[in-house]
Amino acid sequence: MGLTKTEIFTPEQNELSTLMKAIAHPARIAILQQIISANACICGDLVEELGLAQATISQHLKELKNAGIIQGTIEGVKVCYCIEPKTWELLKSLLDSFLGSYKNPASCC
Amino acid sequence: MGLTKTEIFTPEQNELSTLMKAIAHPARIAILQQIISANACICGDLVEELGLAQATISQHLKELKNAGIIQGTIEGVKVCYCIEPKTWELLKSLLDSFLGSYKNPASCC
DNA sequence: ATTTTATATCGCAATATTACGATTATAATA
DNA sequence: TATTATAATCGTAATATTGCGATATAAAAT
Repeated sequence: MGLTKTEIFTPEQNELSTLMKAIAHPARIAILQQIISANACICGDLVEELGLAQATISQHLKELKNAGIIQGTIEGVKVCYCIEPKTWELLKSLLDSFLGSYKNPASCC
Repeated sequence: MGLTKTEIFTPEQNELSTLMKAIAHPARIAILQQIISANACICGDLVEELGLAQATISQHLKELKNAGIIQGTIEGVKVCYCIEPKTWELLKSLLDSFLGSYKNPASCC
């Protein structure tokens, strides 16, 4: 096996898990934090900021882009990455309703 | 390689990614939703609810338990699972500050 | 046109994840 | 005590992820 059974779950469950999976890596969290704190966007500074090889950073950026979380614009030789607002909002609302669906229980097991 | 370089990241980045990773699977999202909607807790009903083998469900439950997201109590032959409020709150606040750190930009690339 | 700079992709090795059947452990029941 | 019900663990196969060196691509500068 080794293959997630996507068919048996709802689109929402699959979508949320895909988005979370894209973020659920310390390097990608660090990349996103950098992109956010650099306000507008950055490029290959990430390779220096984090201690990872250029190929590795590029691969992580690709995954974030595939998930629709970031967006890259070519600026001459460099590529400028920034957050994709729509996906970010989507993730926020999906997570909000998921995490918010749990109300501290009166009693449990 | 194939081994995440945990050392080069902050504890927060590692913690958040660990928690998200534990949740970032449609089966585990479904399991958590079941646990939440069953209000108190459930046990092996999950095997019937979702269309996965008993061993698979048990493994997912173990991962959620290892991450500290759920808690299991033995009740005779059955085991009752429920949300671990502290971890849930932690995740909520970590995600809140992470997702909230991005403010829709005036301009980007 | 050649060189330089920045980024993407390829190919690979190590490790992790996913799913499941089979088996084991444990507690309740007969 | 033997049986039954429930859940955990073992072992295994298939696939995915992580990280990197090497190479390719593309735009800018010389």
